[in-house]
Amino acid sequence: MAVAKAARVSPSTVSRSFNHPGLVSPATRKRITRAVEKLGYIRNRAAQSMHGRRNATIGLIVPTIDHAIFAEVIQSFSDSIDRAGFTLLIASHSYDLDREYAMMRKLMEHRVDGIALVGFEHSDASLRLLEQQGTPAMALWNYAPDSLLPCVGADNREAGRIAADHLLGFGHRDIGLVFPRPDGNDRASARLWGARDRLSAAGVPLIADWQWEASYSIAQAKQVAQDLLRRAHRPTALLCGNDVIAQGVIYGAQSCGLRVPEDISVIGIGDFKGSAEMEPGLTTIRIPARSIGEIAGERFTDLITGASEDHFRICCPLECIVRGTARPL
Amino acid sequence: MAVAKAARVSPSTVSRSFNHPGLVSPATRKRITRAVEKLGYIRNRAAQSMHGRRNATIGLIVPTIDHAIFAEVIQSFSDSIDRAGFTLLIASHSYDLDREYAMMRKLMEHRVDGIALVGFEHSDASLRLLEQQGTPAMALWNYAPDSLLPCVGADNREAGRIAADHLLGFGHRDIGLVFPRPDGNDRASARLWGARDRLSAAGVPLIADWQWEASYSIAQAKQVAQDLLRRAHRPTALLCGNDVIAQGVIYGAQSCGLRVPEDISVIGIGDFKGSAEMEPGLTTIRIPARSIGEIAGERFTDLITGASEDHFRICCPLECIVRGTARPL
DNA sequence: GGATTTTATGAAAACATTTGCATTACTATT
DNA sequence: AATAGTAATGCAAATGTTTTCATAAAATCC
Repeated sequence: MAVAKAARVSPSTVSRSFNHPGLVSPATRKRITRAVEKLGYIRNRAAQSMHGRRNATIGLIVPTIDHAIFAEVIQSFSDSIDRAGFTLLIASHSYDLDREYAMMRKLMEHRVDGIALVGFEHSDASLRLLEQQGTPAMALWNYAPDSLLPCVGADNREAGRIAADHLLGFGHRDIGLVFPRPDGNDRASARLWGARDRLSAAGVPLIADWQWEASYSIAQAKQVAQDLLRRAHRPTALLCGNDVIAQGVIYGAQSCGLRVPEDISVIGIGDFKGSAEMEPGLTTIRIPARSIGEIAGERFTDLITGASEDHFRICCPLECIVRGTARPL
Repeated sequence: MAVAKAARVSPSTVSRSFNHPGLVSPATRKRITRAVEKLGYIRNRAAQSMHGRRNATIGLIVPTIDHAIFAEVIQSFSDSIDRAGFTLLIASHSYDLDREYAMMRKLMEHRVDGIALVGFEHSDASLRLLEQQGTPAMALWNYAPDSLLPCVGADNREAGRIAADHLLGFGHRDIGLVFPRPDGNDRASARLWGARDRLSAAGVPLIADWQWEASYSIAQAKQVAQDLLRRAHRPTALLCGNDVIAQGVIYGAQSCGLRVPEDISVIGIGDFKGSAEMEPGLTTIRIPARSIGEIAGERFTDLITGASEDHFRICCPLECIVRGTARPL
């Protein structure tokens, strides 16, 4: 900080004038400010963090950035922590829990003030690492009343149930399920279990032949739909693990000459950007990504700065958005 | 580093064993490694960076994360620099150049090793700041043969031209243009100029009434399309500034009872995720987001580590993807 | 107007790491 | 066997900032 010492004060005073402006006289403060501007000084957060001081940096590890729903939550989380003066360090692991561990280490090398993860399913090593390093952590996107980590998210099991309910309410009994692979993805598996629960409870048999797998890609879902809809005996409704799959399924149906919802009903989960504007609009269970990101950012920065203490667990409400892709039998 | 000194060596040796493993004998190296594992030591990148040493951190400033096309390029850029051992610090400015400047300062406080920006349009203050701080910088997404910053991207003007060409080649003369606001967004404005150039060159008059503005949102584009298509005299083809707008426009047309491409042709720019799978598939100009991000990451890390010196300017080729939404008159 | 409190500032230690220089202990070379 | 050369390590200084403690100056009190 020899630089701003050109204001003829000691480094200590410069530091104070940044962090506790009240402690330095207006005159010197002005002199420092002028020197800072003149020299184009930018303070060094790295050097700060060496004193156990905060870095003003939060690490976020997501399965992938390149997916509508995560993009939305990343954006709002980023905006939210930005308001509290924090910057986002981001890493993705492509649904690979070992890579998640590696990313966590990487973020820790940068001494982030906290790490936000997606969901509850993490390797033991990761959890141990967090514990051992004492890094504040939270889970985004999922909610559970008894979660180990503080969390802000929705109840995915409930989402599956609501979707199933909606279809059942319309009198559907022949319901097919199209979901992403459940391993390493507790969102998908919770939704799947929720849906199955509700269907079983209603006495609807789960036909093994009507359970399909599609990853998070429109193309693959479209393919799956094309395969399944060409069969002789097909469901009257399709419950999809997320809106991307639902969109793919609808395109697949259309390309087979089937009309949605006249020939087949489709319901998604998520309410991603664009789902409302489709023709017909996608009936889906809305997961409020924007507010999840925003609330998570607020709560997490509060927790980090010590503004609040508690182990928060916040459940963001789901909503069944009735549009045009599902209709009564 | 008193911690790993439990391996009975000096801090210097530990540091060397991390950064120049060749300089320390295999025996001690092993001893150090064991101690590191036992104590769960994670090295402190912040402390490194205080020696003018690199941070292994790259800052990326995008207009928004929450947009298919940026999400894709962010993802591939992130993966690419990750391979070189770097981590991504991300910030977004919502198409506000003053906020971009603020974000740049924020990233500089963290002493990032380099800053990647989207496009060429930046405030003078931002450019001056980069210059003054000597931070390596690059432009993502755009290409220009004479760009100030090193760049990896596509020629957006050319994209507009190709799109116009495709429509002209199909015999269309009554062509409407739907674009995002061009200010602070040189991608959009370059495309718009490219398209207009080509249309003028072909002797097609630009009807003021057929130039519409829609931001990057399906909903708004849908609205615009609904308004314009209800008029008596309407174009036979719509050239859209990007695929999101094109998608919105198509939904808008469908909701007005018009069929695409029978009643109206639509062409987009970008080839975003999902454009291929629509029904009908969206005819568009493909901008190779994945390879832009990947190449940019490679070149930029090379430049930062000093592996290569040159002021790179890389033009990624565009491609006209002919699908089903545009057809000959 | 001296004693006491308050306010403003500086000096120095601390943080975790890197690096140039010095040192020690070997290994070749003659 | 002596010399030069090399390999492995340590010492100490340096990095930019914060913080504790000390000091100096000014303001307040009776």
